[in-house]
Amino acid sequence: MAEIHDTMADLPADRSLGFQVRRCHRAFDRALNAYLSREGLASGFWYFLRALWQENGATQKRLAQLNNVTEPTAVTMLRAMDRLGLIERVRNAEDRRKMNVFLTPRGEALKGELMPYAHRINAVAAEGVSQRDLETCLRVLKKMSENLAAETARLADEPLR
Amino acid sequence: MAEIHDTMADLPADRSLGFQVRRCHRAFDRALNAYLSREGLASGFWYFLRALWQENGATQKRLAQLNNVTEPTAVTMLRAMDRLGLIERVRNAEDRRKMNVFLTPRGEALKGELMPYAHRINAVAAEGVSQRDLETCLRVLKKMSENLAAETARLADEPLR
DNA sequence: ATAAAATACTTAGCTATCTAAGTCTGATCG
DNA sequence: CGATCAGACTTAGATAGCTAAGTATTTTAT
Repeated sequence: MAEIHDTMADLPADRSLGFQVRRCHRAFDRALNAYLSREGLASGFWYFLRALWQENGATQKRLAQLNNVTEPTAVTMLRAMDRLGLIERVRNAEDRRKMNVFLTPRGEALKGELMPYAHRINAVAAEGVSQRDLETCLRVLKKMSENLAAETARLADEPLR
Repeated sequence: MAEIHDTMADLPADRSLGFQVRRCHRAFDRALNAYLSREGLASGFWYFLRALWQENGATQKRLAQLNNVTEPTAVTMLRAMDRLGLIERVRNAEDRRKMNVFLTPRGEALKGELMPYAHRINAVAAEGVSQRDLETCLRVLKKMSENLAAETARLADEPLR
């Protein structure tokens, strides 16, 4: 009986995982923007820069995967970063379909300027929460992301009922 | 000593709250879109509809607050919903600055069609996670949202160092 | 009573994301 | 070898969010 629940019942925002994840996402994004805009940077760059600090020379496809965004999103972002001189994109000689992305010295240097912000934002967010609860939250978030990705893939295949 | 940490150290995506929250947000959003697009609806409508099912007649400002979006975002969204005949906006007679938003019969009826999706998405996301861990996750997400909102407000005031 | 401040909504314009469809390059198979 | 298939990137166009600045209305304070 405990497993049967009314699918028409209200799902108050307060109790909805989706709602709270969305709210928290925007809170992080606003904080990140508040810091980055001081450096004249858009928040979208952040995730690509971080990926490149870890894996300089990665292809665009790889960067899109690391960031969980689609390829067109990566293209737009990387082109903007190229224009600003943060990265360079070079056609791969062995496989001319591929485009490798390298940090410029300016892009490298930003690591020193921006990493402290990332640590600060994470620290502020985690204030007053036990290490144990943070670990639980991280684990649950990852599990939910995987569950939902599988469901979305299933829906895309399904013959539309 | 435990409290002192290197603010230049890497913060791998895997261990970053901000990254995982963002990733999970997009997973929820994609799943929601996969369902709503079958009904010919955009995912942005969902949050406003839910708020109205709870609080029909709310002002635009109130709806923006309930959804954690800015007023211009609410305006754009509500105008689109108006055009589609899901809501009606009526100027408040007592205070003519205010605009009250009411569901049309069509908007009301969508509750029956869409609530099951919301329950399904939450259920899929939560699969394989204990009730206890879900509660912890919800609590941590709310706490982080509050912490970050306070920080962002602080930054906005601060005289830019 | 009226000038100033605050409130609610709107407009304008930018950013980040998506899907669908197109181009070019490389891999496979008859 | 050549046709077809697959992969990586790009283009086009839509959606959803933001900030900054504008308009109309009400409240507050001299």
